[in-house]
Amino acid sequence: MLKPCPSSPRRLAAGTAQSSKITALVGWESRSAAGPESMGPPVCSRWLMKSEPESRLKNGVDVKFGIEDLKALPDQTGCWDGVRSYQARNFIRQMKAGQLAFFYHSNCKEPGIAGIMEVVKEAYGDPTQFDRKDVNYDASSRADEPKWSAVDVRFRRMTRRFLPLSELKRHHLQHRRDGGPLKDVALFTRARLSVQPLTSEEFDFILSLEDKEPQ
DNA sequence: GCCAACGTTGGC
DNA sequence: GCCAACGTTGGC
Repeated sequence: MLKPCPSSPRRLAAGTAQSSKITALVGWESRSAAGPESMGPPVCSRWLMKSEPESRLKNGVDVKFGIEDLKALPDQTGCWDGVRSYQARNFIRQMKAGQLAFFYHSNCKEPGIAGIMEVVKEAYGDPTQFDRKDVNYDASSRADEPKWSAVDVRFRRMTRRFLPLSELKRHHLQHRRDGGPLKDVALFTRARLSVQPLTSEEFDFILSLEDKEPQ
């Protein structure tokens, strides 16, 4: 689904239309951006981003991009482009440099969290929307008001073990019954969302699993 | 390959 | 603005 462009570091230097002006926030997005003292969903300063580690053709182009592919880029840094959902885009636009995100492998043999990356460049116009040859080209997007945004992310590290979706789901179900940090985690409450917010409680709990034996 | 979830589109 | 049809995501 997502196809961070392998050639990205070059792209950055060139076009970096800051599109953050357009961040008209509504609904969940604004609530999560509210101050720590306010009501509603807690502040989300962590993220989970999905990408497909196995080859799949979309319009004849392979969309494979796993964590190893990010690691292999110059500076282990890539542009997270190709996001074409408004909800996901709005989250992209909320990201701040320095924030951490899980790299999630989706649509594959074993879905789950493979590693951690860091946002190194905040939202700018996704170059692929203007590229006729790109799978995610969007003819309706105008250069003076880009519809879609991308961020740059840098590989930080692999998780000490792969954290399978099935295991996360067990915790989610248990926390839903008995209470716990993964009770409302977006991965299970918001199907198909490719860029998701995590509270630091959610993030830390998930991360704590890497040092525990898979049950 | 199946299909549930869910976002988008378009007729009215 | 409603909502049925349709397309996509993504786990299984």
